[in-house]
Amino acid sequence: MNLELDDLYNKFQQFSIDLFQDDLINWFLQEKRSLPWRENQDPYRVWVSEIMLQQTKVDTVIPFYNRFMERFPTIQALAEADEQDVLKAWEGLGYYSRARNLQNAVREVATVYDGQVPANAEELGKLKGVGPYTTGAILSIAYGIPQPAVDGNVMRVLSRILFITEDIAKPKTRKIFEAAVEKMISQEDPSSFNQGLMELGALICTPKKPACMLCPVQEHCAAFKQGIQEELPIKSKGKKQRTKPYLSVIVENEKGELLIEQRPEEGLLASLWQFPMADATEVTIEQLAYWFKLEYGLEIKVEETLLPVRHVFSHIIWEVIVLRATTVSDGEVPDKGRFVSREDIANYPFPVPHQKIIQQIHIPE
DNA sequence: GAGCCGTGGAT
DNA sequence: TATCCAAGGCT
Repeated sequence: MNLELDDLYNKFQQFSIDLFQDDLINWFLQEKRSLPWRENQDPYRVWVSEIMLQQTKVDTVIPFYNRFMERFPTIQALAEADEQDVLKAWEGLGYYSRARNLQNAVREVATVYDGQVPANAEELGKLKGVGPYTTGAILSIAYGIPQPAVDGNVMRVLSRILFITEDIAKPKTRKIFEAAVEKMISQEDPSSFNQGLMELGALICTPKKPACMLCPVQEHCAAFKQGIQEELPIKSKGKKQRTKPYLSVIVENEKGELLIEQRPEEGLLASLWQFPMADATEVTIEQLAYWFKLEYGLEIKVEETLLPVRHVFSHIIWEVIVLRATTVSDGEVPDKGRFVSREDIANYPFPVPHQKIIQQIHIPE
């Protein structure tokens, strides 16, 4: 690490940090987008935005953010909310542990810190869902404290400007960029510096075809000088997704209600709701009614096969064959899950693949 | 440290 | 269609 740090610091021999700061910050103040979380520096508003923006594009976040802040305007409001309501507000945004971790952390701030978001890295970084990036982002943006906030944008931008060739897919590489930012960050306006790096990455210094001709820090960029900006950053490939086949069954009782169940509290799509789903490598369509009797304690009659649903996650692909079934006896209560009217289904948080299924069952009326 | 954890848009 | 990816964190 010392060798790597020496190598890093050598890069600053011919580099004017002061001029770089000025060019970056002046550009940011001039060109920054008007975004809902930039209305003020309320630490709670900054916090929520940073969580939502994790691995998620600005355009996707904006409507979710506006609805969320209307629904949960303050730390107090979110702390007192029902977790299912928070998940419902997060429905469709993905990475649902972010929502549960956020509420968990907000409750801790409400009780332990008297509702004040900690203004130091030690306490802030211990909160659920607040890692190294989010810690630095909140401290710099909400409190003006000079701390690095290294995300994918920052690593891409600085890999080009400083010609850093470490593999940004490796976790330890982030430390090199944090060391670089610690050396480069403006003490006067760390907020604009950090946001400027990210804004530059989003608008100019993009992964493909960066707009170097419009870049405010072009003259500081080592990669541009050599015309190799598109070769950076170095990033190793991830592994391909595995396909997992499922059978999902829409069970309708005599009242026209549908059976839904809550997923486990941990793992994929934790605590969200779904229709009963069987691993298709273990259960065939012919065995489905028998499997259902074992799992849910009810007799069903499979009526028809609906359209299959395919959904690509970041690491898995679901291939779901959807079937429609009816209960055989009236008024029985299942061992798991609950029967819910079609209208009430809208009150439960469903992941996107099951929203796709819901789309199908509303068409035949 | 590698794998897990969503989604929708761009290319 | 296939791939990549976007203001990461947790285990």
